[in-house]
Amino acid sequence: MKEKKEITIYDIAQKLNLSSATISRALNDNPAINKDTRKRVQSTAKELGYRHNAFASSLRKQATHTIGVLVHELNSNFITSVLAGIEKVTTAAGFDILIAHSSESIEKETANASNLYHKRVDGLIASLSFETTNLDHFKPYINKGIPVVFFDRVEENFDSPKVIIDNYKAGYQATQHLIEQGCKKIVLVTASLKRNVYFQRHRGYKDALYDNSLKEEKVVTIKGLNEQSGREAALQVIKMKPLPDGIFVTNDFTAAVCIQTFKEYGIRIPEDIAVVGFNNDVVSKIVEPQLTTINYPGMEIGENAARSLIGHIKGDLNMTQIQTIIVKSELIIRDSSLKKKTK
Amino acid sequence: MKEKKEITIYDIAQKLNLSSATISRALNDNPAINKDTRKRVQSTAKELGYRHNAFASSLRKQATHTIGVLVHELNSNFITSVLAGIEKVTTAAGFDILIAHSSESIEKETANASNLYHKRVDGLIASLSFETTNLDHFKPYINKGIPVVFFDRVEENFDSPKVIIDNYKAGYQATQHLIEQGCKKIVLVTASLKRNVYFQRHRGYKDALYDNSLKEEKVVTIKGLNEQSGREAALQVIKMKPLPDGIFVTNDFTAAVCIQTFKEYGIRIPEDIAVVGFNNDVVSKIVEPQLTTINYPGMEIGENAARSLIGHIKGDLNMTQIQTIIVKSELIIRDSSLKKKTK
DNA sequence: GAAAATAGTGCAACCGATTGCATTTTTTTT
DNA sequence: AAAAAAAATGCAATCGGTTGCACTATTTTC
Repeated sequence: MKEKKEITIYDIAQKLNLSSATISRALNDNPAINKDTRKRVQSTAKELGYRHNAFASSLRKQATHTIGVLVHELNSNFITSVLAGIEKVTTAAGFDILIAHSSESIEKETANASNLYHKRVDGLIASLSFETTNLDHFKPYINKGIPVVFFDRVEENFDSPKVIIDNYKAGYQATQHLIEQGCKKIVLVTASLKRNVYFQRHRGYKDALYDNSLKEEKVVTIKGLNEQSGREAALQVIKMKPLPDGIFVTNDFTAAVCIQTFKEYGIRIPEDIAVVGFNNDVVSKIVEPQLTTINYPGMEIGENAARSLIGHIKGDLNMTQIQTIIVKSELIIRDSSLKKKTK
Repeated sequence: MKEKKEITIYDIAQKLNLSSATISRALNDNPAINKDTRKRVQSTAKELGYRHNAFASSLRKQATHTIGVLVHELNSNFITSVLAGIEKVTTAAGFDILIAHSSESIEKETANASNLYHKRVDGLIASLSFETTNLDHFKPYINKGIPVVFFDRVEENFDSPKVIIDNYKAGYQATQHLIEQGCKKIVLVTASLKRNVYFQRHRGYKDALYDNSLKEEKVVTIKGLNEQSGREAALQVIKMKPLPDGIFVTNDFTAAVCIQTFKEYGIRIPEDIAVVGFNNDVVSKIVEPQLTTINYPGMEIGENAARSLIGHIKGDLNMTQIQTIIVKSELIIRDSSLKKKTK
């Protein structure tokens, strides 16, 4: 009962006394085929339990109708929203997606890029790992004309479409907000400045300070987005003399860990230190006090990336003109930064 | 420069004056091929930029070396750990994985199951959505002899291997712990009792109460694992008269939202209400007070599920005998439940 | 009513890797 | 040095769907 023979178009053809070509066309709703024939074929297919053989099809058509998605991590709200956005668009367009994640490791990123390449995805959507600066592993795609769209973590001088937010502006806003709350010594806690997103947020931070005649502080760099890194960062801040009165943490989870650590040391939030995070992750509403943060609309990022990629795959000229899509982000003010109760 | 012709084994064959059969064997490290020839073929393949055509191969071999992973959601710590565990094992065994998530929707689950089936995965690892009780969408797999392994959210009377924890025991432990902390009125906040995991935890909860001569309270049921559901649950608890002195929430994020809501209403944790969660998610350490919870070892679940599945695919008899694997879980005590300071 | 246009189907050659079996080459045995 | 055994390679069919082109049947046009 298991191991039943697989039904093919030839079986359908035989049963209906038609050629396999007709079956193939009928199943693909080819208008050249008579409507009645089409109906008959499709119902017979269902009846026999036929399943389309994607290999045979891809082999012949030289296209997989599959899009690769290469992300740096899976375990964040932001990324899952992006995936949801991508899925929404790709599903509607009849593409399947293959998800791979690199755990912030350049080795895994390279391996995944290569793997998806060999799987012959029709296009790729990618967000780079922390330290990726060399994009050679995407060269095979470019050389073969397979479109690649980057989002969030991108390499700015690499000539591929990108979907991002204005990280500079977001960094500026976050810092400006802290300044407006009366902060004089604002420390930036961030991941590797090699990565565009952190680099730009840093620039925004610096310029906001400069424009308000405040001086820059030593940047605290974290190695990862896990709990331990967050704790280490917080401890570094605590050791500073004098204690900063504001910190801008470029990641909500890290910010939450910082707040928690500060509290353990008797530092009050926001009275002693005001905190602004980044991403509007779910933790930003769990931590106490709730975290002021930058809303990073993952769903829209994903939708735009997918739309752009599909446009490129289909050679849509409107799309191929666009190099960079900037999605709107915004500051969400909560208690962690509100020194001045504007109530 | 783009659109270069794809290199095939025939190109390599021609260049080396060999047959395509030899090339194919050489690339697959077939021992029948002379070692030197093998080396020559492999280096020529690299040189020419050959890439293996998985479609042609799968078409011929009738096997994809791909495993489908169907999860209810992506955005939890637990699930990403499971994925990491699966990935570890499958990668080592040379299988690729296809991830699909159903967002707790039975429709999407059905669609995904069907999609992965048509993609001809060699096996499937799945965790069911909230309300899935009808498993007909897995029938095609069973009928065709494609192994399916369930984890976490399973259907107990469905005859397929399962990897789970002892949810009954965990529920009992959590409740027993609250009782030991002096709680007399313990409320259970949980998702649909139709789902095995919640059903078993509920049983454990009930039995612990019974064994301690406490009476059962009305169960608060949440509709989803999002913030809003958590809030609604907390408000229901708050309305209870008298107020419970302990709650067992079968999901950490929901527990965190509850704690937060309680605090807004001036309810002290754990003094007024002691709280125990479930999963040991990262939020359990962010929320204040930190959450007592059940550690649910995702990585191990994933590894076991993958190992079991691959065993079934390969027809390994040791594996095909095993019906259910129960992985160890444990209670982690933190401040949210510690009424008695045992310091 | 014949010619032309249109609709509907079929033929057969792909796509590229795999593999049972046959054949050739090399090595070992006697 | 011939026979036997072992090693290396080749032949050719196969997996199943797609598609350019050819062909037949039906409609339309004049």
